[in-house]
Amino acid sequence: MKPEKILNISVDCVVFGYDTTTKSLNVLMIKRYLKDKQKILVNDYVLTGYHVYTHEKLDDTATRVLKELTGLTDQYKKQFKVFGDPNRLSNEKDLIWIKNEEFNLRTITVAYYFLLKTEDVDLSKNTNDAEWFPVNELPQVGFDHEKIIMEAYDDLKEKCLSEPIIFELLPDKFTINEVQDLYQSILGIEIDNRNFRRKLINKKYIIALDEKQIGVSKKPAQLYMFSKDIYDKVFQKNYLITI
Amino acid sequence: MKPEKILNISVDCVVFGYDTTTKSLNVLMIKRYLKDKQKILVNDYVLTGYHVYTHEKLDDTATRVLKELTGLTDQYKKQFKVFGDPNRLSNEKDLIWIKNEEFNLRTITVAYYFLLKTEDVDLSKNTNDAEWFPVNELPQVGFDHEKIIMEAYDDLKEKCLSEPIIFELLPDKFTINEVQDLYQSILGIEIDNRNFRRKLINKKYIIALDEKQIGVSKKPAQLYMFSKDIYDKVFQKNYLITI
DNA sequence: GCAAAAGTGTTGGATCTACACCCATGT
DNA sequence: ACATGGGTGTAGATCCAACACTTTTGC
Repeated sequence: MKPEKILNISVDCVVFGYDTTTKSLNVLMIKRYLKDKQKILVNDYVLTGYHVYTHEKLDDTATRVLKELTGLTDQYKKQFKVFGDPNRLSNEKDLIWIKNEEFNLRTITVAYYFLLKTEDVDLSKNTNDAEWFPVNELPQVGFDHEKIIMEAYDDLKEKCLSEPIIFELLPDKFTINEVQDLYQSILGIEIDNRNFRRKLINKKYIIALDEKQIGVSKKPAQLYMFSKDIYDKVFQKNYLITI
Repeated sequence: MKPEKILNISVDCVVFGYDTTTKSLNVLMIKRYLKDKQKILVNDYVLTGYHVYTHEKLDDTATRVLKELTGLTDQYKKQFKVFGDPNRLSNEKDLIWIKNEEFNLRTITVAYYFLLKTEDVDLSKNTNDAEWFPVNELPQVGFDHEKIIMEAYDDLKEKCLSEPIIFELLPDKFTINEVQDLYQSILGIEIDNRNFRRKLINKKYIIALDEKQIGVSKKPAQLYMFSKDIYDKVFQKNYLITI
């Protein structure tokens, strides 16, 4: 028996994938294409999403959507906002598209973002024409998904400063410069390498491994890992008022 | 013509009101009471909320709910989370209650919180048996509303450190000690008065008025105001990484 | 004059910022 | 040997934390 869809509630997923080698923060999107005789009616990209099932938690919908798209489970996930403007799907192309789908015109969507490594996703098996786009170079985007992506990105920019989520975007073993590059990509700023390095290395939960990079054509860098356990023990909230 | 309700989507509002004189951060709740012959079936408190109308933005639903409850418009408002667990309304009392209401069992609710001053609300005109409760001394709470309140409170605790929302809870003219008391109430911490005072007074957007408290039986304190305009001009984001 | 809360300064430690060169490695 | 990015130290400024007494007012 197939689970029953709730026709006016969906989940949309902004999948952020960081590519350590190109230093690019990417968003995973799927192609939306519709042709009528000669004319291309719709040809753009949207986020991946799906209806919530009647007996399903919202978090589980998001997890299911990610799994279908990437095969991955257990990635960092955050529900960050609901989009429910009555006119959010009223663009011409969106209306054409919705005609072919079992979709209520007044659908509200619960938006999640995921953090993972681009390299962990094998797009070749994907049936949806999924593609990575740098978050700052998005293609033509359908529905209100550009807005959703930008709000997810804003939340990520803010959260990465105060929570250790940066490591969700990096491989288990990373170099200090990789962390710095990632911060710079996300925030669009330059960071002083010496200050950054000192700051990170002094954290107890950033652990130097007995390993260096291999296969690089330059001085191989020291590898580190992040220990969530130590972080949870060591971290203490401060109540610094910074208004 | 009455607007049409969406039966499976609601908005719930956590209305935070600060009482400057008792130094209490309160939540506004309404009584839920149902009697059957001799037996009291339901007798507790819930948040105020309502269905979203078909052609209504979520933000507008929240504003409408607040207005009906308090008469107020233009208060600080934040959509902070969606609650959509399929079993969120499956408690026995909730089921009894829902029987009398036009309610879908699988309703997801978009949760907002509002910030205002307790004194701005006139409860005497209210038809809902609305009452203020200190956020740390809640009564018996129905549905999953205690969870919703606690998550709103967590968000408020975090946000008041980095955004100037504290002033939404205070009268236009306030003393430095009132701000300090409010921070202490919200965060449950003690703050050093000298350090706090220096910090606040040095902000360009905290403006000393040519006025002091009147009608107090002690040394009257200097009054200040907060200028949002100056704040917006002066404030600059820093990218301090504090993981 | 007394009760009650307002208001006031200093010091030591920590943390941030700015800044430029040498080093280790693979090719 | 050279190109590439890895790695390193210091000094000045700013900011935070800790700490206790005097002042002003209404009664």
